[in-house]
Amino acid sequence: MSVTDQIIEAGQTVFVVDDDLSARESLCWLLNTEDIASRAFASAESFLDHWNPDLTGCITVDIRMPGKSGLQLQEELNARHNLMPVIVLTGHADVPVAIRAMKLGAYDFLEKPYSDDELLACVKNALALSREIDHAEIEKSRLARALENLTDREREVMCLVVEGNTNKAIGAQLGISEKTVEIHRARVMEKTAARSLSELVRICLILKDKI
Amino acid sequence: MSVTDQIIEAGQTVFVVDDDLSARESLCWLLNTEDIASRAFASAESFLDHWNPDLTGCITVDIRMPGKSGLQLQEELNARHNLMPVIVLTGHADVPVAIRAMKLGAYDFLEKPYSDDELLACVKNALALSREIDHAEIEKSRLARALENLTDREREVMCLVVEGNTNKAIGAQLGISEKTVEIHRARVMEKTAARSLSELVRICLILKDKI
DNA sequence: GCTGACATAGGGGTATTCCCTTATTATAAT
DNA sequence: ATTATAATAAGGGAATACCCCTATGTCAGC
Repeated sequence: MSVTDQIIEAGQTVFVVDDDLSARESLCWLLNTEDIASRAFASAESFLDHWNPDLTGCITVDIRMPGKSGLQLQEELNARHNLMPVIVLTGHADVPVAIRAMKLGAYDFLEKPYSDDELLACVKNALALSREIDHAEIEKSRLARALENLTDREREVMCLVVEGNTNKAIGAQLGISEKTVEIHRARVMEKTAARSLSELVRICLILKDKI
Repeated sequence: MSVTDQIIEAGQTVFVVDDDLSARESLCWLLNTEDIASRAFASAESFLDHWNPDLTGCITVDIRMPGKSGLQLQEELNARHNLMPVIVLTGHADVPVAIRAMKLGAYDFLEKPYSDDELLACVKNALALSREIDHAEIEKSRLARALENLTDREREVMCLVVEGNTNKAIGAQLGISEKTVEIHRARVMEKTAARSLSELVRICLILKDKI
């Protein structure tokens, strides 16, 4: 299967950030020939105004732009926990800038002039990655919503259950009866839709940073 | 805490790979002034001969060398699943090479001439990272050894237990009695030293790629 | 004052796990 | 041949988990 056979997911968009009008136009035109949706922005600031956590796809940025540079845009996107891959496209690159861009998490770094094939392959790979990230993220937020519906006590009991404690031990530790622990535990299983202890442990490991 | 206060772990060594003798000597001397052990190699090949999975520390490589280049060394180290951070040091860098080095997983990329402070900070951070990687890896291999002692049947039962099945369901699925499942399950807990189901689930998730 | 959500707890029953013992069969190593 | 290991199975009992029911007290919001 060649890279051009990859499926572009509905909703995926390439966000083109470049101060040069002709660069934006030619890039969007190229993407359009491959049925890839795109949207152009003339500055980092205008893209940041449009950005929100639910966007899906990838981003191409030029480094040298009036106002915020491409690197500053990367920094701001990282601060906002952006999940879309960022492809840096630039005609005026030196090594330190390229390294900084990569250390800021750039998905790839292409120097102008690049070939159409090179860019399309890069974008399609980035979109494929974005799709994977999105699927993982959707699952994660679904689980996170479930955990938010837990009461404080339920969350407390859940943590102790996942650590391997028995209901008796949890009751003793919290100073409540084993019966009450049973009830909280049942509610946790119900609210998280976990069908077994193993599933609950996996859920807690996936969301360990959010509990 | 400044970067110079970081603890260098016993056994950690900086492996200096550079075809230029004076570059090797000056780098090793600099590291020595900071009580960092180092070992020099004049070529990628000679370092690869010395390399083994148990080395700990970090690696500095020059790009342009007779024989295998620094990038080819990175590729070979990746193929061997090297865990030590690789710092690329070079005087003849262009953007494509820098990007390739970073995409090959370089920890950092410094252009000659670099300042002593810059290099030392980079090396010390790399050593700190190496220490973390090593600790995680030691734990992982300890668990992996435990799993290798399991019989095929025990491993099979373990997977079904971790998936959330009851002994009864596992017995039905494997066509054996619930009693036998009980025994395999008990042996799994004993051999893995897991004190609860939650712990077993965590062990399996850590080693999910090795089962 | 009433309602709803939450935490608390007990009775009673069933399912499941966990731990002890004993026992047979097959296979591989010595 | 003998020994060791692995897989199989059963009986019995204690501990635990899971499910049904009822019930009380608190506290926030209407």
